[in-house]
Amino acid sequence: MVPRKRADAQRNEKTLLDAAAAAFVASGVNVGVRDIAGRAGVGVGTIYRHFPTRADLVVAVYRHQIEACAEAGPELLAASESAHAALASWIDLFVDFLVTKHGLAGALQSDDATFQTLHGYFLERLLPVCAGLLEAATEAGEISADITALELMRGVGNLCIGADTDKSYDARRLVALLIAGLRVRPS
Amino acid sequence: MVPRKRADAQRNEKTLLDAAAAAFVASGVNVGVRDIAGRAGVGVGTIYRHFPTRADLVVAVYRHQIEACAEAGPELLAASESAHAALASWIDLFVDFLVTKHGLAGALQSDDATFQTLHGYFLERLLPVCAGLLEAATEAGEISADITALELMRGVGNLCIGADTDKSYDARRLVALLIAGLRVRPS
DNA sequence: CCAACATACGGAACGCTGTTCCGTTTACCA
DNA sequence: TGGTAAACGGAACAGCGTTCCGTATGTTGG
Repeated sequence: MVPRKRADAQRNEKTLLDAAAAAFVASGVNVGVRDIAGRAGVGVGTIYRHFPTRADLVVAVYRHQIEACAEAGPELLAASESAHAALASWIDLFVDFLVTKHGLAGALQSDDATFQTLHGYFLERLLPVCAGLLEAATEAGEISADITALELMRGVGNLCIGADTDKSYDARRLVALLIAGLRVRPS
Repeated sequence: MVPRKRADAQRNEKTLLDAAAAAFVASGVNVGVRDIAGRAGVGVGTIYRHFPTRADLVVAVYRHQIEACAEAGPELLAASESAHAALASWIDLFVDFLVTKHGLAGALQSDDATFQTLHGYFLERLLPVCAGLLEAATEAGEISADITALELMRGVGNLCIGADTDKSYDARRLVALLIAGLRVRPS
């Protein structure tokens, strides 16, 4: 069947994840591979063996947080007063995640082929959650319907770009404005 | 005084601007220098002599359009029914400019040191215009005041990122939502 | 018209990336 | 404990932006 992985390989994978996480915090998700390799005390070849693309490494580092964000969607919908409030809360979670990850928002929207997989993973995991919340809010008549979950997530992701390096730019406020613009006007 | 530039240098500068403009359209503002040099039929050294940084080249190529956008601000304010309408129209102009320039929006927000000058030029030229429109709309009581011109422009610029490569993403619609969110709610 | 001088040009060379590749080492198991 | 396959390290490669200098060319004073 599947032969168990060698012990040193398992160890190195964990070491690499830790090193990459530290490097991402220190220098952003675009940090050089030699930097990560140095932190982990391995050669660059070892990185590519475990994580063939940059996207694989990023996903591996942040998988838990992404999962947590995805699972929070239905929970918020069940616990919130209104669907719109649930949507707003969930977007808050998403924004919090993005702005604390140096350069991640930028990588997500990059048209670089290396990051297509990353973009794909985020969409696959989070888009259905966002779509569910959006649909609930639409059915409740709380927002105008002329936006797709994809556009909403792209817009929010875009607004988070650079929010970590420029303290005079508050992505949360702008995202809040966007969500406010979504809401149906009391006429 | 200032000795006149050599005739061939003048010719090359114009050739380079045309070649760069064509290359930007074809491959985005991050197109390789060798590509631009090839189109212009010059060596790469010639590019750096005329335009020491990438930002200088980009600004030179788009200067006219940026100026036009800047000058349109006061004109729109004078011609529009309301200050809010003028602001919306001006933002439309800005968005139109950005989304039609392959990768320019991304470069504007990039934290790459090469583009700091570019960012600076845009802000220097357009920020006062945006601030004027925003202030007029605020004084007219048409928008809530808790956003700065800088944040608004950054937000709008961010929303334009990637709008040229993904046809399922409509930056204009999202920007419109943002502007709508700015408006004071009829209570 | 023609030196001689300053200016500008071309592209090789450099340093820095990400990525690949292969000789060597290491863990596993019979 | 020896043999085998898996994994490792880092040199080597390719492709970028950038610099530099030997060569070519426009300009100008005699």
